[in-house]
Amino acid sequence: MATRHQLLDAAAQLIAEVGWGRVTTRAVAERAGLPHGAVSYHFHGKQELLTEAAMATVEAMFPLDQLRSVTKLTDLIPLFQASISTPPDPETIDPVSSGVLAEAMRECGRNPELRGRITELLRAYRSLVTDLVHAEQGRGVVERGPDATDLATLLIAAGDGLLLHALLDPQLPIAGAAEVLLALVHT
Amino acid sequence: MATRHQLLDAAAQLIAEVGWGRVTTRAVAERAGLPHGAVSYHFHGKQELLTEAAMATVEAMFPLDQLRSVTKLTDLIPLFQASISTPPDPETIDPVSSGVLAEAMRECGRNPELRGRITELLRAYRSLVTDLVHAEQGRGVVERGPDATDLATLLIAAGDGLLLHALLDPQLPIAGAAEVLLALVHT
Amino acid sequence: MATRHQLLDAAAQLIAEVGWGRVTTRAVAERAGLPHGAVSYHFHGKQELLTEAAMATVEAMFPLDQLRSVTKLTDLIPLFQASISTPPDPETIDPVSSGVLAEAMRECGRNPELRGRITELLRAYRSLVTDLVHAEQGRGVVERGPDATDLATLLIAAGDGLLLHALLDPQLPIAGAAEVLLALVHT
Amino acid sequence: MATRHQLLDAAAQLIAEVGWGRVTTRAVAERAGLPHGAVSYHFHGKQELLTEAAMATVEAMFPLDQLRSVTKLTDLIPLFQASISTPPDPETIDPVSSGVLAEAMRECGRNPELRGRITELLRAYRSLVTDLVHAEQGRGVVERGPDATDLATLLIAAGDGLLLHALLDPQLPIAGAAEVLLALVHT
DNA sequence: TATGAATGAGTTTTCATTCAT
DNA sequence: GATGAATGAAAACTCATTCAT
Repeated sequence: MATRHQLLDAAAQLIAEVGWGRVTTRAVAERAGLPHGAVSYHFHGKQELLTEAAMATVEAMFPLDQLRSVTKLTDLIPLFQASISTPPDPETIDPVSSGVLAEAMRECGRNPELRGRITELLRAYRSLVTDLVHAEQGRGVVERGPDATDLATLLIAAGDGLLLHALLDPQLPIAGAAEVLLALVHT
Repeated sequence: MATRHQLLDAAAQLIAEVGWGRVTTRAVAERAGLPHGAVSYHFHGKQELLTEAAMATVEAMFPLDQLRSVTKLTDLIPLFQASISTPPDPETIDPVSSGVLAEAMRECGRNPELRGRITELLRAYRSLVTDLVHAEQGRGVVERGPDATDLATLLIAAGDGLLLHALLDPQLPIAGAAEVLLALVHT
Repeated sequence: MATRHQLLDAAAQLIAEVGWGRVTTRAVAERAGLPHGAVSYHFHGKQELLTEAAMATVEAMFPLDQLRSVTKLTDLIPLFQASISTPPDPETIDPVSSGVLAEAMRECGRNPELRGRITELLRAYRSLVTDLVHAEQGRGVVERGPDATDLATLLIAAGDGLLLHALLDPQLPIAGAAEVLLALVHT
Repeated sequence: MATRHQLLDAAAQLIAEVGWGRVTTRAVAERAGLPHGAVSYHFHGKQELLTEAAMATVEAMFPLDQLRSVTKLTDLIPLFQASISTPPDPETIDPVSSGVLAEAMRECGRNPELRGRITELLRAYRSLVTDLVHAEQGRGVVERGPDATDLATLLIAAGDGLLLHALLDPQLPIAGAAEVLLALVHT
């Protein structure tokens, strides 16, 4: 249903713009160019609308299917970058997806449904990266000292942290920091 | 003014608990055990109350004065840990301070006053850590390859990222990841 | 929309009764026998509600359409009387319409929207009366000495002034004064 | 007491500026450059403060003592003009005194104390003008046809009406209309 | 299936008044 | 005599949800 999709899109934009707790159903309908009644008609309530919108956005940021075919740690970068950048320029961070991610991570503590789905997704992602690190350590490309799980946790957390800081201070150059991390990790 | 302080405390707790956009002045007053009118009397409005509460909390997390006396990179860890952990157990992350930090970082995009104060604080912190990294590189304790600014940016972002993930999934062991980061950085 | 109309009616009554600045949306809703939310639903805010209510009342007091068919100055009297009196008795001044007029004239200084609409209406009315005076002077029915514009201004201002005084002191006999004015004007 | 006087002055200004119903005690104290507590200390409540302020202003507009020495109707004009104009330019209408008069006349309907004092003042004024008209009619200066009381009522009401219209539309030339009235009245 | 008018609970803010100092 | 911190009642406004059409 196109209507449903338009509402989810509008809701994701507004979560990023005004913050989860201040999104109103009226604003979502208006942004989507749809009548206000459409929200209640397609979703059980505001909570459901926002949860679905956030999950759709976050899932697009961690495309597990595509990640499964990655074999080199450095190949993660372009994939992740593509999912958080605005199409024409891969250097610009898309404020909607990164904003929704940050909002959703905070919202987890209050919304069990969302929490379950987000942590499940992140665990799958962490496990995938752990396997990747393990393989690269086996090949001698990545430092063998650190535990693969800890390293994967670090890589993901550092990525999110850089994202958050870039969102806060757009002038902050984070590309250098990301490269430093990869250089440190590789032998 | 004890009243003002009680309101700031209650507001910080609620920002972490329910999220910036859903804190109500009524709830703040109730939590502080004060009449509702006290909020309007002591603050110009909700925005001011929340901004002051968030800044007081975040400033306590980055105690620049104490940081100036630090000379070794590893000495940062206990200081940071102390500022974000609940007093009895330094291993537990205080959900209030870390929650407020996460909320404030998101709120920056909509609140210029907050944005100015937070970015100023983080820039001072980043500059301080950069100097520390530089000194440690001179002493040969830290890898000389990476640019000191990028390394400092990475360290802070990784710290915040780990904090955020720990907040999201309390069972996630982040201590190991933090140690891995330091081990990679040191020669 | 019957609801909207009921609110406008109730608002006009309350403007006259308690004064513009002390009308509350709650009281308007209650007077109209409607829920409180109806006010915000049908109007953008209190200001808009009161402005619309006042304009509807004042426009009914100066029925320009009907005035255009008037040819004799004395025919103005019954028309004006009809628009400000309570239906059964044409001698009694309706406290609502005259009260709203007085309140609206005062409010103009603080409400540019209202000011524009009221002054436009009064200018149209003044111009219409000026034409009428001019015609009557040509016919020799009205004193030819005074300037038609000044005379029209005087007639209207005197009418409003008598209205205001009658409102203040209901026992004051103003009918005699009104007749005196017309007698002086006519040759 | 100078303090009391300063409060009355400030209150009169604010009545004219924001309207009777929207004057706040805080604003009065601030305008007077006095502490907020001074209001409660010098007056029994807001109602008393505003009533006293309005009466002091209105009484200054109708200086009965000076009026008693007037013998010619035309001598009323400069006296009235002086009491409602701003000192340097007798042509400009003082928005404070005329605004307070208009507000007070409307407020009478809700404030019995004020109503008593205002109607008493206006009746005294009307009686004085009636006597004046009677004398002038005896001297043959004023048209003998109309009843003196009705003529006095008309004169006062027309004056107030012109004042009100000038307040509403400052560009409206009312001097001509006033002269026309006097010309009509005189033989 | 789809709409938008209607509702009322809940939010922020204002403010006269009280009262301890 | 004088002050201003404190209070709570009441105001305007927002908004998710319901429901008749």
